[in-house]
Amino acid sequence: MGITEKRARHKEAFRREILDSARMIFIKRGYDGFSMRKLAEKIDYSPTTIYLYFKNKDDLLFAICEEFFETFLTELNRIRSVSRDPLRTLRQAVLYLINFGLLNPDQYKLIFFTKSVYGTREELVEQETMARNTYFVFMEIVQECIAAGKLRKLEADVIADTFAIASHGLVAKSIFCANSAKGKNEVVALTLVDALLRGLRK
Amino acid sequence: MGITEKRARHKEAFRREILDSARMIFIKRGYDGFSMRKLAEKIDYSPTTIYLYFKNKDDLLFAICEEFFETFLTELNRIRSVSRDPLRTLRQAVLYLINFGLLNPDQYKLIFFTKSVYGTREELVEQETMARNTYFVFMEIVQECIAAGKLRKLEADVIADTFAIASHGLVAKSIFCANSAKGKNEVVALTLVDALLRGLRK
DNA sequence: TGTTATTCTTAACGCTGTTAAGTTACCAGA
DNA sequence: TCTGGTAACTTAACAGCGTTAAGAATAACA
Repeated sequence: MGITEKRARHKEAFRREILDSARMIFIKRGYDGFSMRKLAEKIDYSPTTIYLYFKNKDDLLFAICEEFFETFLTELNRIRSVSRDPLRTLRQAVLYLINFGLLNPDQYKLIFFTKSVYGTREELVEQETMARNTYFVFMEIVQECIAAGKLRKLEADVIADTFAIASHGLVAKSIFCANSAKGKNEVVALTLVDALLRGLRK
Repeated sequence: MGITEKRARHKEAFRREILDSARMIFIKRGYDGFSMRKLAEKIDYSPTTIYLYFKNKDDLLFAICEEFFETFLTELNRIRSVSRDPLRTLRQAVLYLINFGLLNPDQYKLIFFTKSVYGTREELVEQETMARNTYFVFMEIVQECIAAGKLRKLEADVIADTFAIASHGLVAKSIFCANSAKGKNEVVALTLVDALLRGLRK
């Protein structure tokens, strides 16, 4: 192993360390509560060192989002490979996302309710991100439901949006609204998803 | 009219002016983009003067939220007085909220996705705010639907939450997700609400 | 006119993201 | 082993932020 290679490895590992520390602070203190100086202190380097590994604060957030979508995409493919019933696949996919949000509200908020890290739709399509890939796979699942005659023949993106909305709304409510029914989030989740499936079934 | 009364009136008017200017900046630039210094410049006073009329930045946001819930509550009562069919009332109420969100995404974001200005559930119930009153009226509408045998006999707060979630999710998606189907928000809104009503109907 | 309360401003503290410039550490070639 | 260059990192600074303490100006009343 050459020395330049060793250096590259160390650099990669250091980038990882920065990213992991950043995620912890982001999740714990929120977007505003996060600061480059706090991150610097945590990793025991000066604030400016971070800029050698990430373009800026939002670039750190982008990297964190991409990592989430990577695991989400993996999970989608797993669910898909296990179940052959597309409607069941769809239900499990949505419930997975909701469950993640309810278990990790701060991270969900960070990823979905903080900044439009992926820009406009055109930029997203061009950019070859994990977020884009995940959205495409999700659309495929919905289209399989329609093709199998399990869902009403609405446009696939409308239905896909509808389910994404369910998750977003549910988690948003549990995060932001103090007057939401505490401890009933799981009940509401099932009520919501199954009501939607019932309402959209052929 | 005494002079002290005149002063009180002027003070009230000035407070209004500050609040209106604050809302403009908040909506235009978001929570982070808003600053006390920018507000001060807009109203042509020093930053510290604002603190004589509002406790701090979040107190300004609270006042803006309360004003929204006041108009929303008025609208809820209007819809209710016009229509006798509770299910139709519920549908219109939800669509009003969604429509407001789609037309005023920045303000919706500010009110629902920025900070938990109303604290915990206990604090909300104690505090006698417009937000609390609005939530109670919304719950009443749902309960009327159940009492009239139009909805499945789930717990009222679960159903109320489900519809609030629909609105939150839809608007959240249109705000934050670049990959949402642009220009189709109205279609998605109707699909979502009617699917829910269909799914929750008795 | 003198006293007092109200209203507003100046100055400051300790934060923030980010950049420019300078310093140290290390590796390659002679 | 010495030297040149580069990669890694730091110091210092700019302009902005929310908020507070203390002082100045204004207006109301005696």
